Amino acid sequence: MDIQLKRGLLDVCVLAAIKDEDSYGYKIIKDMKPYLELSESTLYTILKRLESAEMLTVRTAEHDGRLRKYYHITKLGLNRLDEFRDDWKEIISIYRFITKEDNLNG
Amino acid sequence: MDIQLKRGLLDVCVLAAIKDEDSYGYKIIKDMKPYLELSESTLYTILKRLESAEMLTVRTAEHDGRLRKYYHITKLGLNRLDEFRDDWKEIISIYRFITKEDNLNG
DNA sequence: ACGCTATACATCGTAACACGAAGTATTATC
DNA sequence: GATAATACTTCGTGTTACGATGTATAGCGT
Repeated sequence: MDIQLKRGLLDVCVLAAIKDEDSYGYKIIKDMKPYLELSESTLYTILKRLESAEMLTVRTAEHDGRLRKYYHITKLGLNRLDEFRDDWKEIISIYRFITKEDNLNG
Repeated sequence: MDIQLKRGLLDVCVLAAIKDEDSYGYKIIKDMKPYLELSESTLYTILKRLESAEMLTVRTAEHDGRLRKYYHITKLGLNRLDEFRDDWKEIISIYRFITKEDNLNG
């Protein structure tokens, strides 16, 4: 899939991946993989960006003698997910513009 | 709307804007405006990129004593629009991942 | 004649961003 | 004891959208 098309979806996808329960880097990548593949360097960049934006918080915990960073979504992160619904409406409108002939010809 | 979300749509939108008939910069911006706003500098960057990718051709013509550059979509440009249908399927899949709770709770 | 707005295209610099490459370190498997 | 899987980090690079700025003509009001 076109890189550019992914861009706007990535942040929201990561937030969605930690929405229901706290998760960690490696698991987020695996959970997202069937829908959207992203590299580790990309994910950790995104996680830091979302942390700076206070859309998630980080907690380090030990798991099988190894350290893991668990990411927890915040109120602002949940707000971002809500806002995405509005973005989606615009995307649908743009989609119609792009494929407008289809509406006429079937 | 989030800049990042626009990125993948921009090129395809411009191609869609010249699909049915040749158009020129100023008109493309006006046609797209209700769906997706973009600045002139952005559009001309995109038009050059699409020309390099051979997705459109350019022709200069005089209109009311002023020069206009008319852009014409090529076979490759039309192919790109077709490919967008496949991209769209992936986007829908990602959308479901992001909003998956909605499918369970209504 | 003069100013203003709309039309029309072009260039430059910048900041955001995804990603490959490479590195560090532990646990499990063969 | 070698290889793969897990887990996180840093660096450099190329793509890109956009604001700022510039050039130039047409039309309209005063």
